[in-house]
Amino acid sequence: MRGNLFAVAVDLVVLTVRDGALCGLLVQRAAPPYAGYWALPGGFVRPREDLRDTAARQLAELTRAATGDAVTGHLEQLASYATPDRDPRGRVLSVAHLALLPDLPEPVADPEAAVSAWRPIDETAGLAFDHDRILADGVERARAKLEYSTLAASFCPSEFTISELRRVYEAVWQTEIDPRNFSRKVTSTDGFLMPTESRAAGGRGRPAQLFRRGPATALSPPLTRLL
Amino acid sequence: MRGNLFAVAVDLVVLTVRDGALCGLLVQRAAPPYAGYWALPGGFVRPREDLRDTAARQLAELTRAATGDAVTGHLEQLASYATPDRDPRGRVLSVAHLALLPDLPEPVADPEAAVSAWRPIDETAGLAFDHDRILADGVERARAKLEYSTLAASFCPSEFTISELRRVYEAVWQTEIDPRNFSRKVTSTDGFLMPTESRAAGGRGRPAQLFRRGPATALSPPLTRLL
DNA sequence: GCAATAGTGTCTTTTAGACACTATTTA
DNA sequence: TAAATAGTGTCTAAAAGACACTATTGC
Repeated sequence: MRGNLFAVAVDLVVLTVRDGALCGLLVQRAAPPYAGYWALPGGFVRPREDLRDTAARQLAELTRAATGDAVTGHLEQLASYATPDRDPRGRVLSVAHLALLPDLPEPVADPEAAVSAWRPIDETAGLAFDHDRILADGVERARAKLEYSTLAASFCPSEFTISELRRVYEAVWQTEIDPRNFSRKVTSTDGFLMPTESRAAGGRGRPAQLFRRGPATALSPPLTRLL
Repeated sequence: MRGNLFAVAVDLVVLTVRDGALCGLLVQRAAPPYAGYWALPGGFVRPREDLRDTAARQLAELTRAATGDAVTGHLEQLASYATPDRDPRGRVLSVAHLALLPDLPEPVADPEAAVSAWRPIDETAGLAFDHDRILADGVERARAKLEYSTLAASFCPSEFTISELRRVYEAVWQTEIDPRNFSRKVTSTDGFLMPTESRAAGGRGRPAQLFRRGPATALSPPLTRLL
């Protein structure tokens, strides 16, 4: 079958919200090409592995999350990149995936002793390969999807308050949202938020009610992002 | 670089609206595997070709459209498929692309003397490889995008009436839309429709005004699809 | 004339956006 | 007590949806 063979990699755009800023997970490359540069985490697809399995395996390595835990995150295919000279080693096609995670209490681990770090997405310029572009595409996908899906909850822990959810929107969109209108909107969307018995503790004001994610995936009508 | 090399193909989900039905472009395979089966048009990526160029080249071959013509269609990357045994010849990754075209006046050509045909999308079951799945993903992408983008105009010729545009929505969503409310909605969206001096001829009733696509790409607020 | 389609206007209901007010916590 | 955050209610403006009416064509 033709001689045009490709190495196929999966690169991950892993996003979270910490301290009110949308952050991406980066690793520092130890070996050439681009040794010393920051890059998206990723790796090659194994011989009998499907793309999604490759992405899930790499994500698990990065977070060292026991699979038994409640899965609050989100993983989806983003796009593929195969410009002829994007990798000096040869023809490499990268199938980028987008992962949205809650701010992890345990620090993100480095599977192969590589240095990894969360970086605010507006301080990520200068990545290896075409990873600036891939990261920008992932961020834009996330921004768009918050409008018409319940995906913002993927950035929250399994139980969260409406304020936490609102701060996710504010961080991803870099907007301010009226807390009262936001509350009305999300609580009136059927299946978005399931109330729990407990309330948040440790805050400064009145303790807020805690919610879990409901079964709804779509928001209609959508939340409008107005910058 | 590891021995896990892939052949990389681009498959096309080419959609149009004809006679009030959303149709996909299929080709009948001449050679094994799946000889005699209907499949999505596609082919392998050439040695120094980018993915989008492969898709555009194959689309041009299918339509024999002179590149000088006004580009009314739309082409975007859809998703990649690489399940280990999806192709019996070996490990093949397919980067599916989605193309939206107006109903072509000239018949769609067969570049390699292959039989090709437009088929209503609900009569396409039983395609080769995993093409049923890819086609379904493409149709779902198109349905979703009509809601919040001006992409419906890609299904129309360069000049079209509001009725033609409405019939695109009705065919893709399989809904009925009130012509008067639809007209109000699309004409009040800035940059969606640019009026021309001419009017449609040959219809049964009062001749309708012809429009061209405007520069707008997003619809906000979106058109709601209610089945 | 009639049937068919185009185009405009009007009314009602729903939703978004702005913002007042009360409730419950910590310091 | 004040400061901070949670939660509810109210008003207004915009948009959606239903539908009456006029306009212009072919037959």
